[in-house]
Amino acid sequence: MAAILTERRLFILKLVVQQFIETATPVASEALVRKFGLGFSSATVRNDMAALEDVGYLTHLHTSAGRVPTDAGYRFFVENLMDRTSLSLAEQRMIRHQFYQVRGELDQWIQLAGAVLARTAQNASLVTPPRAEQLRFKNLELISIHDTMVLVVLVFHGGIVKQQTFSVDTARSAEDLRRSASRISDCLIDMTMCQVEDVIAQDSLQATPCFGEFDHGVIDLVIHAMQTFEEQAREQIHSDGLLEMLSQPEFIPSLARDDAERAVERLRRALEILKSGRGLGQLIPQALASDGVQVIIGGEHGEDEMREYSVVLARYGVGGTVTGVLGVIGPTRMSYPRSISTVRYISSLMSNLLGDLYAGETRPPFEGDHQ
Amino acid sequence: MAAILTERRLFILKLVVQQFIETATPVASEALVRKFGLGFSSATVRNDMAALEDVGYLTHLHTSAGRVPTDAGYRFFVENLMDRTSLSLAEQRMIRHQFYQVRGELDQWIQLAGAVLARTAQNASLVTPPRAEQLRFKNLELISIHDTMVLVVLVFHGGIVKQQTFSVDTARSAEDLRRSASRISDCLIDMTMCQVEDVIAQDSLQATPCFGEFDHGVIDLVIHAMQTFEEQAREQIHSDGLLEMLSQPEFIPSLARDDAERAVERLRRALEILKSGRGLGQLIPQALASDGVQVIIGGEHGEDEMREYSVVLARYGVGGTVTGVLGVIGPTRMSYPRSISTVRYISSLMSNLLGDLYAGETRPPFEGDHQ
DNA sequence: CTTTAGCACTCACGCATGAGGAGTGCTAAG
DNA sequence: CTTAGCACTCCTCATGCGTGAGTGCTAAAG
Repeated sequence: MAAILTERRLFILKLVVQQFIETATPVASEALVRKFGLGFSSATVRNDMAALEDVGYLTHLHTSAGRVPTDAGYRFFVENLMDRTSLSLAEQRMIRHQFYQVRGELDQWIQLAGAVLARTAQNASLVTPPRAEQLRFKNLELISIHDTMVLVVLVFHGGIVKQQTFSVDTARSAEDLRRSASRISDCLIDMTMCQVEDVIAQDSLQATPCFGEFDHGVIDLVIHAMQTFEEQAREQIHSDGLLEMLSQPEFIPSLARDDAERAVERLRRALEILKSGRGLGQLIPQALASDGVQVIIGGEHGEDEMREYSVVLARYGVGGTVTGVLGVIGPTRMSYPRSISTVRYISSLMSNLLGDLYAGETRPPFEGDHQ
Repeated sequence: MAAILTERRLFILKLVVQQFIETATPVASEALVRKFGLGFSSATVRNDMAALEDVGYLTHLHTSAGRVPTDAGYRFFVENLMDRTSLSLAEQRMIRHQFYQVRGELDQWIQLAGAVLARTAQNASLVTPPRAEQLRFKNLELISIHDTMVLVVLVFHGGIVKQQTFSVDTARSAEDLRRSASRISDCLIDMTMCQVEDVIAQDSLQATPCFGEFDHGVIDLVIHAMQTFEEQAREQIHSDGLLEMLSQPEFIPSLARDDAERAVERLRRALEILKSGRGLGQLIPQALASDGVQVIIGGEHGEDEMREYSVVLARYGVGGTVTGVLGVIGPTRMSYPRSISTVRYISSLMSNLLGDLYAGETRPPFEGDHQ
C-alpha cells in the first residue's frame, strides 16, 4: 500500500485542490487533463489519484464521483504546495486608504478590519479588540450630566476608554468634581486592577481621610469597570461577513451537491459559531500566544461543530503591550492563499497603526505624564 | 360579493389567525371545530371562511389547502381582534433586573435591549442608539497618550461620548492640554454643530488670537466628529436575534410548506435586510415621528423585499431631547400580541432609564412612567 | 515498471407515474 | 341559515427507470 508520492502526484494534488477550491465540485480525472493540457492521460491521473487517496489526501463520496481533498490534503497543500502570494498593490492601497479615513477612531478600526477581511477573503471574519494583558489605569474624568448624575470617563493605557454614568445623592460643582477626579487619578495612576484593589483595601483599613465618601463610590466603580472589562475582553469577538460567506456555493442549495436541508442546517450552525464564538474557544488564546498566520483546517482541533470549517488567524498588536486576534473563517474549501495573504496584510497593518498609538508608551515610561 | 362580517365570522378570523400564528400551517375548517369545540359544523366554518376570503382577509394557495391570513387579515386582527396583553410580571422583573446589572453603561443598554427583544419575541430585533435631533456640545477633555498623540474625549448633552485620537507635532504638557481643553470647552459649550461652525468661521476671519494653532486643530476635529456622528446616527442600526428568527418554522426547510430552496433564499434576504437596514429606510424616521407602537405588516409599506416580514416598532427616549427606535422584525406570521407587548415594555423601560439620565436636562422632569 | 486504451460497473440525478389523503366547494335537505 | 354528503382538486410521498458522468480494472503497448 505504501504509495510513493512522486513529483507528478503532488502536482496533481495541487491541481485537484486548486480546482476544487475554484469550482466547489468534485474534480474528475478527465476534466483535469482537458483543462490543463497535461502531458499524460486521464487513466494515469486516475492511478495517481488513487495513490493520493491511499495516503489520505483525497476522497470521493462514491464511485463515479470526482475527487475531493481531505483535511490532510488541504493541510499538505497549505504547507507545501500553495503559491504564496500577496494582495495586489492596488488592493493594499485601497485598504490602507480606508483605514486612513477612520484614523483616530480605534473602534472603527475593528469594524473596518472585519469588513475588509470579509470582503477580501469572501468569507466571514472575526476580530477581537486589542487588549493589554493587564489593564493599567491612566486617567479619570468626572463630568456632571445633571444634579445627581455624573459621567465617569476612564482612560487606560493604550487609549482604551470606558465611560459609565454614576448617580449620586447630592449635587456637586464642576470644580468639586474636577478636584475629586485629579485626587483619584493621582492616586491610582499606572496601577493594574490588583494594585488598585490593594490600595483601596489599605485605605479602608486605615480609614485614611484622604478620600471622601464620594471618592470611594467612584473608586468602587473604577474597580467594577476594570473587572467587567477584563472579563469581557476575553469573550468579546467581533464578527462580520456572514453574507459573504453565505454566497459561497456550499450555502447555496442549488449548487451544493448534497440536499438543501443540509445547506440550511449548515448555515444555522455557522451562524451559531459566529455569534457565540463557540468552537473557537481555544483558538483565540492559542493564536495570541503564537506568531505568524495560523491555519486550522476542518476538524483538526477536535471541535465537532467546526468540522466543515477552516480558520485562518493571526495575532496583531504591539510587542507584549496590547494585542488582539483577527482572522477569516469559512468552509474548508476556502481559498487559503487569498485568506492567508489577506490576514497577513491586515494584521500587519493593524499592528502598525497600533504601533503609532503606543510608540512612546511601551516599556520605558520615562515620560511619566505627571500632572 | 358584499359579504357581511358577522360576529361569528370575525371570531373565526381570530381563531384562524391565532392558529396559524401558532402552528405555521394552513388551518382547516375541520381542525378548528375539533380543536375549539365550536358549536357549529365545519361546513359553516367553511362558508364563513369563504366570506372572509371574499373580503380579502384570508387566502389559500390552492383548493384543498387550509386558509392562511392575508396582510389585511393580520392588520384587522391586530387592530380589532387581538387580545391586548402585557408581559408577565415575572418577565418584566427579569428584564428590569438585567438592565439594572448594566446600569450606567449606555451602550450596553442598546445591546441588552436587542438581546431581550429577540429572546422575548423569538424574532430578530433592531435598536437604534438614542440620538438628539441636534448634537449639543458639552465638554471636552484632552489626555496625552504619549508625546505626539492626544486622546480627545468629546462629551455631548445627554451623556453621549465620543473618543478619538489625534496626532500632534510637538509634545505638550498635561497642564497645557488641560488649559487648552477648558478654553475650547468654555467657548463651545451648549452649541450645536452649526453654531460651532459659525463661531470658527468668525474667529478665522477676525484672526482672534483667542485660539492657537493647536486649538484650531482640536476644533476642526470636533467639527469633523460632530458631522460624522450626526451622519452615521441616522444609519446606525443595531440588530440582533437572527438566530431566534431563524428558529421560526418558515426558515426550517422540513417545516416550511414550500421547498427548501425558498427557505434559504428567504434567509439570505432576511440577513441582508438586517445587516444593511435596507427596506427599513423610511420606517425608522417614521417611527421617530410618531407615538406608541407601530405595526407594519408585510408589503404594507411598499418595499418589495419586506413583503414577507412584519415590523413592530416603537420610539423610546425623553421628550424631544433624545430619542431612538427599537423593535422586532419577523415573518408576517409572528405573534403580534407578544411582539407588541414586548416592544411596548422595553421601549417604556428604556425611556425611563434615559429619563433618569436626563432628568435635569430636559424641561420639567416628570416621571414618565405611564405606558 | 509505467502508461494508456477500452470497457464494464456504479451511483447520483432527473423525471414520470401512481396511490393516498387532506380539505375544499357545491348541492340539496333540514 | 345550517349541515350532511360527496365529488373534485391538488399536494405529498414513494417507486421505478433511463441517463450520464466518472471511476476501477484489465490487458496491451511503450
